Amino acid sequence: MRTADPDLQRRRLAEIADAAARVFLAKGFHGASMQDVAREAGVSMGLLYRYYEDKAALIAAAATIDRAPLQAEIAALGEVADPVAGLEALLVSVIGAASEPGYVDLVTEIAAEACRNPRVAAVLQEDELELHTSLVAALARHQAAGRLRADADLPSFALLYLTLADALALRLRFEPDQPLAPLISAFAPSIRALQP
Amino acid sequence: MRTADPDLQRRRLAEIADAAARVFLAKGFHGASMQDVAREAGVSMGLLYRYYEDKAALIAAAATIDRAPLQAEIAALGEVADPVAGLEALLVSVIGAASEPGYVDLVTEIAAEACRNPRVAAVLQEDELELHTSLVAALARHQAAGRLRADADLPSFALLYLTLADALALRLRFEPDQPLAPLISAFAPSIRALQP
Amino acid sequence: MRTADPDLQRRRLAEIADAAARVFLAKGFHGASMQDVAREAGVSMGLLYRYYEDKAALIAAAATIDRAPLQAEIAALGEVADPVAGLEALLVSVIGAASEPGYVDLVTEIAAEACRNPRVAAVLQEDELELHTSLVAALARHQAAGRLRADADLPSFALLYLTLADALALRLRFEPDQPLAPLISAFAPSIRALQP
Amino acid sequence: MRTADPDLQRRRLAEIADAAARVFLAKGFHGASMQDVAREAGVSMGLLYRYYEDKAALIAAAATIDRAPLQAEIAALGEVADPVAGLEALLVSVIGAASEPGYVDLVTEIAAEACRNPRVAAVLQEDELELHTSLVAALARHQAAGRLRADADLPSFALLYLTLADALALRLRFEPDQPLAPLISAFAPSIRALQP
DNA sequence: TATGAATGAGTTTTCATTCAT
DNA sequence: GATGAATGAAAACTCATTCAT
Repeated sequence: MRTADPDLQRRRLAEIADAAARVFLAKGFHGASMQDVAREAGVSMGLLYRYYEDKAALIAAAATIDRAPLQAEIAALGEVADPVAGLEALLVSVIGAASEPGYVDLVTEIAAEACRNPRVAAVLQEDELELHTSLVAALARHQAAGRLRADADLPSFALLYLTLADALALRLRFEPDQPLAPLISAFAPSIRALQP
Repeated sequence: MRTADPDLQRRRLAEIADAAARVFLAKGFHGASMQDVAREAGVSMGLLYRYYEDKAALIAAAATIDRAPLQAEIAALGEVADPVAGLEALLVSVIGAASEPGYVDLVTEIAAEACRNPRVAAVLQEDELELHTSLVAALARHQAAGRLRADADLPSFALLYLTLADALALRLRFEPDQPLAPLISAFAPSIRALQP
Repeated sequence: MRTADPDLQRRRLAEIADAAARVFLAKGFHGASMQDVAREAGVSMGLLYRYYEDKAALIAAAATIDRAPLQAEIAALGEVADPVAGLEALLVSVIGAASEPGYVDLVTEIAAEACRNPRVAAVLQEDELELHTSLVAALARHQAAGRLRADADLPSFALLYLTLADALALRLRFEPDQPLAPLISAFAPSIRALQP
Repeated sequence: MRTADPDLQRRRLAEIADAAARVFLAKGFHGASMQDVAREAGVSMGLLYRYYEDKAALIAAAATIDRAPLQAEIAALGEVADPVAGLEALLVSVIGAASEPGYVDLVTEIAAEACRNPRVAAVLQEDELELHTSLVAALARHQAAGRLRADADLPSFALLYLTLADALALRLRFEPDQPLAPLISAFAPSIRALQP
């Protein structure tokens, strides 16, 4: 007797979400049809709906971007000798990562969708919160070690920092000739203000 | 017999674009139908298409948000006694203006659309450039008057500043409980770094 | 300038409802697709939905059967010399009319739909009420003229009579060999009981 | 090794038909999906199709309503002292039984389906025939005992009676405020006409 | 210039049915 | 015997766009 295979289920869920992310990236949430997703995932319409209740669910799933690499980099910041230099370097690398083709587009699409779709808003907020928590934790370690001012408002700084990173990535998408360095220099004082 | 009335044309174009902006604000570019726009504008479908070739043209037109008030505030910054205090105050007021219901949504929608629609991207860039130019001009006056460091990279700072304003407005849309003051405090060092 | 033509609108509404009734008769409410209706009506899907909001609305429209002939016969009953004979004759003719191919089917389909669809239930009830009112009025004239017992409960009788007419028509649909006369004879005592 | 178990087969067939009847009662033949039935029956899709070739077969099976209680009441009519009183009482109880939620709906759904689906029509006719036969038999006993007119056309009366019972149940479903008693009084003369 | 009726391909979603395991 | 993953055709409904008037 054939028995339900939770492994297959998990695999399919992921496969479909990946395919959906690819399609949504190329065409936008509303420009892409469920047919497009099914085709890209190599499954039938019926199966698509067996795994995702409706398009909104698929959007929510696809909106959960894989931020593992970014998370890792943020975590690594906690281990660095000089947090100020680390924050500057991280900004470059975050923006660099965000600039890979399509990534910003997807994030922007998610933001726009989140404005109207509470389910997506929830996913977005959770993702952002995770990054924020990691960054605060990393900075707190330096603060505890006396490498950052004891009275620095780390959560506010982290929020400012992450917000800026996303926003700059989007700006640079539209103005690719704009060099990054002067922008970072302009923000550097806010970073250095964390120093004891 | 009737002769073409260029004034009527201009008025109609503007009326329709305004109606479109209202509808798009409420339903999003893709959620709003051309019927919705025609109804809101009080014109027939045929007339709608006489004035705007297709939906993309209408989106492009509606994406040109009225930033006159913001422009005015930026211009006023040039007249202020203390540019640093002015920049902090302006940030509050920009974010406040951006927080009126639907405004951020529309801007975000425009950004998402711009990622896929070059016509919208062009409009967006032009709008941003205008603000940027104004801000740089305002700051340049203070720089010329010796109230800002001579070696400050005003264009980069202005870009950073405007980017941050938009991005924070979006963030606060999703996290309305987050107080604005600490975020501005965290950014303040970058503003103060402009001081001679 | 082309102006809205209410006559065209009325005509289209009726055309589509008629086409829908034909299709529903042949395939049932749920067996018929909106495409089927559009094709039968010779209009496009879009136009179909311009005139009828959704399938339920179309069903409700198609459920409003033309009972004018039946109404006329009932009204004529008020003019007849012998109401008892008239009621017996009318029963034959009602059942005969109801037996025309497809009519019973549609009524039955409507009844089934009415069990689940309040909009259709409302239409059905209204139609039945109209017939009931007419029959009671016709009988009341004879009662006033002393041709029917003064204490006869006309509304109850009318309800019984109409219910039976519909039900017998349905029965005979499935048992076409069953002669009608003995059934009417079996019911005749209830009719004759109205006599003074 | 496994050998075919005819008992299990019969049990499964009945279980599934019962589950189907429950689902069809709640959602109608066309509103209910095979998944719904499988879920209610607690079997897999595969098994469902092993026992019933297709949905039509399942509908035909589910259309065979359990009329055992009604049969019993009709049979009991044969034992009663006064058949006329018995027929009036039975009418009340039949209509009462038919008024339990959903029952009329299902019967009506079956009738509508029977108009289009010969298999269902056959089932329906057989069921009705059974009731008819029982009623005629019960009345025939009274006739033989001289309690009903020797020349009464029992089959016609029985058909009229059963038809009316079903039809009144349906009417009362839509007009629950209508009292039953006057309707029965209006029909009473036809019953009393059976008396010697 | 202006109208609004008309189009039909396209969208999301459902469901009866099959079949490898 | 039994499972449940998989199919794909079809359903209801929408909407950008056209065009006769």
